[in-house]
Formats: sequence, C-alpha cells, structure tokens
Amino acid sequence: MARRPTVYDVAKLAGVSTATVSFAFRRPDEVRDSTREAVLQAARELGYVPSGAARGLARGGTGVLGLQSFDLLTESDILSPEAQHPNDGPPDPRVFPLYVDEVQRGFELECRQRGRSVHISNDPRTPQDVTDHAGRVDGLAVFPSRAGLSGVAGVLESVVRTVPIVLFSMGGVSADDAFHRVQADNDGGARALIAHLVDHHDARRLTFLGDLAAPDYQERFTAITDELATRGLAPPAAPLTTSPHTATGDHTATDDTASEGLPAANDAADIAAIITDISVTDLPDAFVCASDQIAIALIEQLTRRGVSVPADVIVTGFDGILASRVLHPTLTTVRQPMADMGRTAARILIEEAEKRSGSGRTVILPTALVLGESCGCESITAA
Amino acid sequence: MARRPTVYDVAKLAGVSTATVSFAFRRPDEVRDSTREAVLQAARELGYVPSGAARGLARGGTGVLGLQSFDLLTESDILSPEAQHPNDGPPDPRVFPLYVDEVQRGFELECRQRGRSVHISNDPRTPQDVTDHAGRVDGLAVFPSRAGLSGVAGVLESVVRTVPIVLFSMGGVSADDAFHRVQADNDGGARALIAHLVDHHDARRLTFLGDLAAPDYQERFTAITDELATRGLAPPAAPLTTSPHTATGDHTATDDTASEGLPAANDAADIAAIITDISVTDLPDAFVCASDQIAIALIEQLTRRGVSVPADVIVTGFDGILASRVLHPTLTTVRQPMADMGRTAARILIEEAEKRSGSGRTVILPTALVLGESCGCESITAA
DNA sequence: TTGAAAGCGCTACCAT
DNA sequence: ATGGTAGCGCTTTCAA
Repeated sequence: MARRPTVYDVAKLAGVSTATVSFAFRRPDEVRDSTREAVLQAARELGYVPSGAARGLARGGTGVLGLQSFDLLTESDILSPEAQHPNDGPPDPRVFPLYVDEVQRGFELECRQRGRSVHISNDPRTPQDVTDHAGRVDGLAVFPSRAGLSGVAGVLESVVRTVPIVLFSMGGVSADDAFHRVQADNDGGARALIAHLVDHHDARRLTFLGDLAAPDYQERFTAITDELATRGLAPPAAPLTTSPHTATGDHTATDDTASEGLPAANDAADIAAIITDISVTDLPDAFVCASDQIAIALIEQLTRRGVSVPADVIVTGFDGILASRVLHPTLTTVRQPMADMGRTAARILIEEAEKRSGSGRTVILPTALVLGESCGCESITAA
Repeated sequence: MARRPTVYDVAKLAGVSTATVSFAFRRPDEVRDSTREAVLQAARELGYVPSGAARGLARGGTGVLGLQSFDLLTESDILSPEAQHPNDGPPDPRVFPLYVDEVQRGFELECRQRGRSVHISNDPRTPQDVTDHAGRVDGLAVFPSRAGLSGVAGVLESVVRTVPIVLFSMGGVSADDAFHRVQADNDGGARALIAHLVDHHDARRLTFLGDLAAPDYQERFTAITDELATRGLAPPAAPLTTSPHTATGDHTATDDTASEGLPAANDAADIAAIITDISVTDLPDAFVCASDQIAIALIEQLTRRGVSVPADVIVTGFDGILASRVLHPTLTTVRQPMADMGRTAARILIEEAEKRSGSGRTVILPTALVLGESCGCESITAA
C-alpha cells in the first residue's frame, strides 16, 4: 500500500496551492467550479484520504465522542460454564445484550443523529489509557468499573478539567464537581419493588445480592432497607459486604498504592461463590438481586439444586435487560431507561463541548417496575 | 473549561524540555526517576491530556480501527408501527440486536483484546464522509448499504489504495482487488435449507422474499434456485426484482449521476409493500425469506390476517439473530457466525495494517441450519 | 539523560 | 478566487 498522499501531492498534481485543495473540500462553493473539479479529480487519482489527525490538530476538536466501555468478558463470570462460549455460538441473551450494550446503543444512535462519530475504548488499565483516550475525543462518557483500582479513576478528576465527562450510574457521589452524571432513579425503583413484594406477596425475610461497592447497587440497597423500615420490617440480609478495595467506580483520588498490588477485584466471582453457597434449606421469602444478571445466575443455580422459582422462593432482578423478558421464569425487575441514558449522555457531551460551562449537570431518569413470573405475578408459560 | 494544556505548558512547569515530557510518558525508563516524577506531577497539576490528533500526526497511524455502520433506524421499517418506538421502551428483539449489532460486537471484542479502540461512523451520505472517516483510522470495516448510491461506494475503490478495507457480506463481487472480504457461506446454508424443506417437508412451491440488490440475498437466491433445480423443481417466485438503482453495496465505480437524484432507495419499504400485498388465498408451500427480519415481519403480517405459521404455510429466515430464537414461532433459519465475522475482520485489519500486502484476502465462514417452529419441526410451546 | 529543532498534514488568516 | 504561510501539539532524530 502506497504512502498516503497529502494535500501537497494533490495540490501539485492539480496545479494549485494546498489552501485551494483544502477549500475545494471544505468550502466547495468558494472555489471556481473548474478548479474544484481539477482538485477532486487529482485527489481521486491519487487515492487521497485526508488525515484526520492533521485536521483535528489544525482545527482543534474532532467531531468524536468517546465511550469508555469495559471488559465484557468478565461480566459472564457468574454464569454457568455453558453460557461462556468463547467464540461464536447461538445468540445467548444472558451474555448479550446487557445493560452496557443497551446504553451504548442509545449513545451511538444519538451520536449518529447528531452527526458525531463514536470512539469506543477499552477498559483502561492505567491512568495513561484514560488520558490517551480522552485526548482523542471532544467528550467522554464513562461506565463505572473496577477501574477504581490503581488510580485509574483518580485521573478522571484531572482529565475533567479539560474534557467534558459524563459518568453513568455513579449516583451518591459528591455532585459538586465538574462531572456530568446520568443515572436511573434507583431509589424510586427499589421502593416500588419492595412495596410490591411486601404488600402483594407478603414477603418479609429478604436477602439482597450484589456488591455494595457499586454505587448503583448501594443506592438500591439503601432504598430497599429504608422502604422495609418504613413498613417496620428488618433490613435485608446482604451476604456480600463492601470489598476491601476502593469502591467500584469510585473516582476520588484515594491512595493508589494501597490497591495497586491487589489482584483484579472480581465481584462476579464473589457473587458466584455466594450463589453457590446458598443454603437451600433456609431460604428467605425473596432474593432481591442488584441486577438481572445476578438474578438469572441465581435462578439457574437454584433450579439446578431443586429449588423452584417462584414456588419455593421469589427472585427479583434490576435493570430490565432483554434476558429478563425472554428467559423463563421472566423476571420481576425494575427497568432502567438504558437507551435514553445513552442518548442523554451524548446530548450533554455535545452541548457541553460548546458551552464549556464549569459545573456538572446531573440527570436522573425514571425507572419502572416490571412484573414477571419470578415473583409469581405471571404464570409460567414455557420452560 | 480551560484551554487544553500542551506539552509546552507541562515542560515549562516541570522545568524540562518538551522532548523530556514526551519521553516521560512514552519511555518512562529512559528518563531519570526524579525527572519523570516532576513531569508527571506537573501534568497532573495542569490536567494535561495529550492531544490524540497531534500524536497521530507525529507518529503516523492511530491505534484505531473503523467500523462503517449504517442507519439502523430504517432497518425497522418493515416492522409494524408498534415495534418502532422512537425512544426507549422495553427491550424488543425485533429491533436489537440485529445482524449488524452482533457483527459489531465481535469486532469490538477482538479490538479490545488486541489493544485497539474502535471508531464507529455513521452511514456515509457523501464520498467525503467516507474519506473523512477512513482518514481517522488504521483500517476500515464496511457493511453493505444503500450507500451504493450517489457514488459513495465508488470512493472506496480509491480509498482502499491507502487504507486497508474489509467488506462484510459482499460476496459475488470480483475478488481480484485490494479489498478484503469476510462473508458467510450463503451457498451452503441456502442449500441445506432447501434440502430440508424439500426432502423433509415436501415443499415444492416456494416464494423468495428479499431485495436481490443485496449481494448476500442474491447469493442465497441463486443457491436456492440451483438446489431446487437439482431436484427438478421450479425456481422460487421472487416478487421483488432488482431495484432500478445501483445495487445495494455495489462499490463499482458506476455512473454516479444516474442515481444521484434518486430518492433514498428503501428496500424495507418495498418488502413491506409486498408483505402487505401477499395473497392469503394463494399461499406457496413455503416463504423462504432472505433474512430473519423479513421472516419475522412476514409472520407478523400473516398472523394478523389469520394465516397461521407453520400450519398454513412454512416460513424460513436467514441469519440466526437473537429474535429468531426468542419470538414465537421460533424461526427455522440459517445461522451466520456473526461474532466471528466481526472478529475476523478486525484481525485482518490489524495484520494488514502492518504487512501492507497489496491484494485482498477473502474469508468465508461456515453457516449452520437451525430448525425451529416456523417450518413445523419444533412444536410451538408458547404464544 | 536531556535539549533543540525539524517535521507530521491540514486549516485559516492575510495578501493578492 | 487563489496563494503564501504560520501554526496546531506531539514525536523523534541528532547533539550536547
């Protein structure tokens, strides 16, 4: 493949200046027709592809929005081995699309509509990864992740001073900073769920499943506890306490070295262990899971051990991902408006990239209780 | 938000040269510890985020791979109005994830694994859009699309001379060029499907549904026709003939002006019209659809008009998207290894970005017949 | 180990 | 309408 031709090459071949070449492309109507044609012709002839880097440099600002995704592979850790096909295989809703995927899709759709392209970057392993990615975009949307470790999150504090950043699902953190936030109404959703479980199913002994290090999960847990208290009920059992390491998604500049040497935190593994250890002989009235994925993995495990849902015990999820509707039993869960969250984030980034206001906005989107078979509200129609 | 600090700012604050700043980041071990610390400290203090553009320019080559996606919105055109929620709503497998989404996911996963980030660009509307996007990446993967219109596809011929490009699902086109191709074994899959329909269900009168302008669809149609001929049967009826405009995904440099003024081709609309017009009184033995989406829309329409599948007529799909497994009746279809296709494309691009060999590779991945309820092979368990 | 300086390819301002 | 040209911010020899 040949060296990429440049404006100079095109200019020479077309017998014009580089300025004219640039204009021919960017301001077609400010160039005489014949000239423009000559330039375009020369460009085609040379296979000229303008360097995005050079352009971005010269103009300052690329029309690109970034999405800090994270390693989806570890997401399936709580699933039974069969579900973890490494390569291809039939579509499995337990693996895709998940929460992140739906949010990402909304983000992409909005960007598409507003003429922006999307830059998807890996789970950052070092602070450098973060700055490198941030340096390529006009704004960055970030999912919470185990990146809270090793100072990766801390760097965001620094980055946000020059690049607009919106944090997904990071409620509960000091909102008095430059970060923008987009989150779901965990509180309202969790309360509605508990109200249903208690008032309608007379559930009293609940067990909560989920790593409280995740801001979202923590919010849900708190709301659940409070809503139970309101009814004079005891807080839910929560077998998983906050991990010793810095909280998932925590982005405060905490002592990095403390967690630097830790093995990658893996709440999936923790959850998996707990699910496996659950006592089948002493079941609560309901397992209230912090996410649909956890609920699904739990049901799978319970079923395997002869416990039937919802006959023997109620199980609820949270998120409302596709799998919660197409697997059986369908999940009683709280749906987050994922696509909307993605779209909102993109919108904020686009606006903010221009206004450059200093303080962060927070948008909380409504959630909705969705009744399914796993609480006994719908009859199970198929296996 | 402050002006983005540059190397110069950091250099000055740290009391070193810009070269040292650069080294401190990119070659940490070639800089004295104390110096490096000073630089890092200064950088943090300033909220320094290195410009990706500048870096890309200076080094030539960004670690980014591009994916030319296309406007998913029009994809749902053949669905009943209810399915076309503009914003959020419960997850609907008829809308997501589709073929492109699964391929995209594979592409992303592979990139993630190989340390590349992904640049997702919109459906190009002008040749410029194509070059602009191509100019930002080290390699580009492209889906077939209506972009064949208005010369958008033609420009790829020019672009491929300087940027590695892999074409998805574009079989049947002259393979003697610089394009790399990743496609599914349409021929084998279609033949297996026909063999099943004819040998097992004794189907003889078939109707094919799908715009033959799509290379994939054309391949399937040809294989179907041939396989039927092999059995001494008549070719399938194909109510939709090739559109008058340049073929979808066609990237040969055809006369642009001819199609320039045309309204955006919309095979979805064509299909929708045909589906609506289908005579309920003169049904074939089976409707062999070019894609799962078409099959699903068809079944929806048939059901609405009192025709039951598979009791009254058999319907088959192609692709094996998630919806084909979770809706009822489940589809008898041919599955493409979508994630693998995406991964393969990424792999090719990464390798090729280095080797820069001149000629294109073509990889054909295997397909697999999947039996479902829509041909009567499985009993329908739920509505 | 660190500094000076020459680009990388494009845009945009100032002339003409 | 077109040309000359000074940067944009970073990397990378080459010297010191």
